[in-house]
Amino acid sequence: MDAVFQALGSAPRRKMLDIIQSMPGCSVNDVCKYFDMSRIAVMKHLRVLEEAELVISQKSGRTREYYFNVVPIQLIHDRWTSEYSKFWASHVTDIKFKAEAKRKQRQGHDRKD
Amino acid sequence: MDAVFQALGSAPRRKMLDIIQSMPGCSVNDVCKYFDMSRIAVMKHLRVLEEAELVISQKSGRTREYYFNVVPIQLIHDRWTSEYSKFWASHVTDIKFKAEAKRKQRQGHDRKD
DNA sequence: AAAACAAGTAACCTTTTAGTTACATATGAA
DNA sequence: TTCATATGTAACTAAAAGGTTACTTGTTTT
Repeated sequence: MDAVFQALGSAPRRKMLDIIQSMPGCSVNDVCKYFDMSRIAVMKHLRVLEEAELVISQKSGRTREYYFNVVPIQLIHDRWTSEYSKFWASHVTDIKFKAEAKRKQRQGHDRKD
Repeated sequence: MDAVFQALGSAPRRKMLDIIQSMPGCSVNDVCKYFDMSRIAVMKHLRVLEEAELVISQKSGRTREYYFNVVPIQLIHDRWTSEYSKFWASHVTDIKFKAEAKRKQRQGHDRKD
């Protein structure tokens, strides 16, 4: 779980994921074309993505082919859908709370409650 | 987006989120009780969560109260639901691909294709 | 007013992350 | 077989993350 979130917590990596998703079987060099950093840096990012199982790869001749793997994102999506469903439901309550909190904060500038 | 994923990419922070979610209005010290690290470390984690807007807080007397904020998770959830919905649909295809990839890998141990 | 308490700030250390360059290995093509 | 290509590995650096202790500030309580 850590690995997936950590992998996704980087804009370049999310972009790589998008590229791989839209170009299944692409090589390291293919991915490199979209970035200003060195190939080694790209490879390291790809490794992070692969360790999080967000992509899978296989060697084919002298290139390595990358594929998007939906499973981890699916798992998180499913978990959120079930685990936080109470919050989806109580969304209105949350908005109400936030309005209340903001009101108190504003008042706090003038007097203590 | 980075901030949210990065914040979630740490088990202690996810645990803090759970604590705050189930104990709305809890203080720094309340959260500390569940961890072995120093209060300062906890405060730093809470700041990361707050900068990602996964929690919001307000000072009340000499304590600070923390509240869970569902909005960022909701946003990611919504984005995934729409953006990756094609993958939810093509899930079976993906499984088939992975089976194929694994088969090729296994064969690779014996001979080159 | 003084003590106790809760949070905040500063300075520091260690580990991890993100990048680099230089070199090595393996494959495909001429 | 030789050369170009694609990836892989090693060693290094700079910055960020995650933690610590010591000290400060502000608020209750006695």
